[in-house]
Amino acid sequence: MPGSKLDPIDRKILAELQADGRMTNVELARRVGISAPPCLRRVRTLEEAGFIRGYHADVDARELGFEVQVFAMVGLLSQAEADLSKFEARCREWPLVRECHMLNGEVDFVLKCVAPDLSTFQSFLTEELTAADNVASVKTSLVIRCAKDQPGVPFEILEERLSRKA
Amino acid sequence: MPGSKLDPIDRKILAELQADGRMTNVELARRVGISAPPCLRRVRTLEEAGFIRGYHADVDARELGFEVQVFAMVGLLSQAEADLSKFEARCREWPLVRECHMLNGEVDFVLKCVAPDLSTFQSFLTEELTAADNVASVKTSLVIRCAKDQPGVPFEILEERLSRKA
DNA sequence: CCAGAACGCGCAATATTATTTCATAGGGGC
DNA sequence: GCCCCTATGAAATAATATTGCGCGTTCTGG
Repeated sequence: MPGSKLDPIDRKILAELQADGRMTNVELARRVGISAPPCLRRVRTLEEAGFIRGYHADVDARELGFEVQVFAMVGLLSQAEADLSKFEARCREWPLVRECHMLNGEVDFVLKCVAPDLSTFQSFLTEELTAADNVASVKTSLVIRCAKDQPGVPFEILEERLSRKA
Repeated sequence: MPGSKLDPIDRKILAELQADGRMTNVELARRVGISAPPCLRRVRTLEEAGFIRGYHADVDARELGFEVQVFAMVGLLSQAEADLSKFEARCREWPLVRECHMLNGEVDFVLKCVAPDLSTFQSFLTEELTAADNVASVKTSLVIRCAKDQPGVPFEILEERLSRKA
């Protein structure tokens, strides 16, 4: 049972820090209804237990000149584990590739990429990605606009499920 | 010219906070090579100018029982702006949909979804997503594993480009 | 080339927070 | 009922964040 070691206060902490990762511990404690010291201990515990992987500023890529976002669907020639791993390692080396997920179905991987402009991306696509070992096919789609971007956990759903089981 | 108002220190601040959003201002100041007060002023300015959209804890969805991650490629019947907007609004209402991007090409949208289990996702897929207004086709792919997940800006590239222009 | 203004820095002081310490209350298991 | 385990909160202390201010640098217009 996942998350069964977490009580409602822990989940509230996670939800609050997911929404605002820079909240002070004092404010966080106030919101979850306990005093600061135990609240901080809980946060540390959640961090060490891996529930919290880290904290990150959400930096606007477009403001920094990365105008282009692309999803790339990649098919490989060989799906042997060694070859899959090799491709994943390659993806980790490419700065323009920000996410790499292995999928089921006909497509083997989906990559989320960013680039300053189209020509930069084109160069990457033709000279790096398509040219890489074991890559059979690449289909790309430019992101026109982003309607929603809330990585993370839908705590609403989590709470709903837990209360239903109770 | 994007980011032209930012000097190297500002960019370093953004890079550091993207890597660790909970770094103390003192530590941040040390790393970027200035004292704490001006460093904090810069951070505030970057926040207000929109370079920093916010800060978020990276919460492990799997640890909380969201075992399933899915990419859904959605095609609509009508691509009129009003209909596109309507679909986007719908996506914002669905908690299981964490990201929604409009694409060019044959697929109109890609959604990144999470769910506690497959049957929950199946219900969502058949009863909500596929059944929604204006939805023509949905192709889904389960995420087998994630090889890379570093949303944000590749500052390495940014610096490289800026230094080349200089 | 020289004011004068504008900008950004760092020091020092103060206000808030984070963190440690410790005594205590609640919850099983024997 | 008693002990052990766990987690809490008050209080004290250590660090940080934040503000106020004087200084040097740069830019600008004479």
